[in-house]
Amino acid sequence: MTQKNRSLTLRDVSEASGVSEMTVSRVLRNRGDVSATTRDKVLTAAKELGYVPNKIAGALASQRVNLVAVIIPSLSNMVFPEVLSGISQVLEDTELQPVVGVTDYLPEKEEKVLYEMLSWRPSGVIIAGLEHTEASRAMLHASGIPVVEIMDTDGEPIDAMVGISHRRAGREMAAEILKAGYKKIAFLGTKMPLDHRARKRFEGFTEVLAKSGVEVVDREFYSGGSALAKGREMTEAVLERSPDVDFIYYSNDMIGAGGLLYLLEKGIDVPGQIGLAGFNGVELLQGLPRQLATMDACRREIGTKAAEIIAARVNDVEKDGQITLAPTISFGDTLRDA
Amino acid sequence: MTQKNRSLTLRDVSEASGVSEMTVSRVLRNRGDVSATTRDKVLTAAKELGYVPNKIAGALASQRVNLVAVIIPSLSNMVFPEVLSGISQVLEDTELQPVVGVTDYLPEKEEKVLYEMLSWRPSGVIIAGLEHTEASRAMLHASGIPVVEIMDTDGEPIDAMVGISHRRAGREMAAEILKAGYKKIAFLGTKMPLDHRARKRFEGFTEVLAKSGVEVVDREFYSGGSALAKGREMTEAVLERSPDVDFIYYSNDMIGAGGLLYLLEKGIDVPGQIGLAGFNGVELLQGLPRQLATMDACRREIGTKAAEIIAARVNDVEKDGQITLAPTISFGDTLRDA
DNA sequence: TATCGGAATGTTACCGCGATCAGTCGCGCC
DNA sequence: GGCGCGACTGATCGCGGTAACATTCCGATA
Repeated sequence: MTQKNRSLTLRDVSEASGVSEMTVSRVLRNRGDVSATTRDKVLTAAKELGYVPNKIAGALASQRVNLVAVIIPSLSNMVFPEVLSGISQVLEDTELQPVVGVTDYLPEKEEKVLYEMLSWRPSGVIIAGLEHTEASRAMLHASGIPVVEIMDTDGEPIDAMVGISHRRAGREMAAEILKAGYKKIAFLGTKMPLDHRARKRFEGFTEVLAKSGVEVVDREFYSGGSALAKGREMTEAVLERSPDVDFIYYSNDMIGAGGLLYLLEKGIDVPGQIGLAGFNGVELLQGLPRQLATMDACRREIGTKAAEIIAARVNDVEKDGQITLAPTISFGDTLRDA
Repeated sequence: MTQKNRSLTLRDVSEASGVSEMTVSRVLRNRGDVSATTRDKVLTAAKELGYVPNKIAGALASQRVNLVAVIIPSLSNMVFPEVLSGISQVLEDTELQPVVGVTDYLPEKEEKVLYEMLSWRPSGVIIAGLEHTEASRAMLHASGIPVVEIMDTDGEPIDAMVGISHRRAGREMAAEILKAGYKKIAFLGTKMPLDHRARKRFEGFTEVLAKSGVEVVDREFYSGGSALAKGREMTEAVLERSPDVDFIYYSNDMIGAGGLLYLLEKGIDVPGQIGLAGFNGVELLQGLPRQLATMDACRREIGTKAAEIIAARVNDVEKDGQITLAPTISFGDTLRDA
């Protein structure tokens, strides 16, 4: 209750309870044998003083830092909070704790964030994507701790990886669209230089179309702003430019939802006149007037699997480190189910 | 490049560059005078080895931990990532770094998270809400570091606070609704026992209605699930139960959007037959067919102001610590502008 | 009664770094 | 030529804990 300035230490508790610092340490960590009476004495004293252990010192002394660095591009994407929640859920049962760093999709910022994180000597790293700067890769290698790259499995991991193949996701969606008989297909998405997963989906998508002699008739890219509004605007732009479009593939559900709302408003027959599909399977879609066709990215599961790998490796348990999950397509109401 | 297991220390760099550890430390922190030649030698050696400083040790030695604990209820609410981005933006220009903890709206979890955070001896705490357990308040007091409670200013802060008055937000919205001539008003929101801010808005809302002799004719609460879908369902339920409702006040924009979509679909005249309003001013709304009336919660600004207070206090600059921001109402297209 | 063993507690030596203080060295000035 | 000074570099100590080892104490056992 009484507090000056200087924060409490084990010594304070030890003096207050009349035992050695070591014993206090043992009590507070539930380690080693301590008699019930001294345990009580110590706990009472600690509580009375309001003592909070100093993990900085503890970590230095024990050479153990139970933190897992989680490095993701953004928090406003919804996708990542879901991954995070998968991670937290699994780590909750261990003594590990996630610490989040955000890169804003910028490789240099990723490098900086990674450096910061590693300087706290975490027990493991979970990082989004397979594309990193040379320096980042070097740091991860040199760190000597378990590294799980998540979201994407189209590439060579540094250590472990958990995700889906976005190329394949693009291919599968393309195949379904063709099967349903659509021919004039447009693609709307984010500006892709740094969004590798969107790029890979696009590549897979066009690859399959090409095999059938189909080419994307129009495309449009955005960055920033309200995704829902952007989806609306871009859809409008595309329809104006290419009125004969009969399918629009969106690189994420949010812009897809915007497009869907726009088309419904215009009284366009979906999926008769124009079919639509997005990507991610976000919860939001459930409230839309019509279910957007989409493909689930297994976000939560990616989080749990990644956390499980870290947890296992930290305990020196070997564990399969290359997990490719299979996203499932959901036709919803905007893609004719062939 | 070569790495065994044991992580590098200042000593490794010092040996590699032929100077003392102290000098290496100075170089890496840009502190004190070091000749250009030794500086280069050291930097080269450090880079070659891939040395990453150990902040654990650094923090212990210097008694300075440049972390700011940010404790929020949820990451999936969109509101909080926005606050976070305000915080990050300001802290980016300082040497402070935010670290996020999530409480899931549970007081006990908040207590636990807070304890964890404080055990890292952060330089400051930014925590959502004014309601905390006794133990949490005690810890915050005892910590002796700057504490900023954010989001809400209806109550007594432990130290500093930045936010809006949710009571007043509720009152103002009620006043506008009455002014516009609506009479049969319903309220839809989250189950409130733990969402104090939603509760306060509701209290302010009913208070003003009561003064005009109006009572909420119907209400409905939800928890979990897709907010958009819930908004839809609840709106349907209310209309069925109380067909004469002429206004619905939603405790957040997401369910409001769900309701709006539902009503438009049913061909109901909004805002003629039924008016709608939400709360938060989320970006999402911009993509809707019609702009939902809402009230901006100043989320980003709350983040920046809170971070500024922490930054100032950390540098022993006194700074006004009780900031009440004024949310602005936006009528959109769903509330007759009287 | 002397010996032994385990439970309970204490002592010592760091962990990796930074604050502090103590040099060393070359140079200009009186 | 001696002195002082500033620029640079190094040695020592301790931050607050924990690991590992040492010690004490007590009852059980031979």
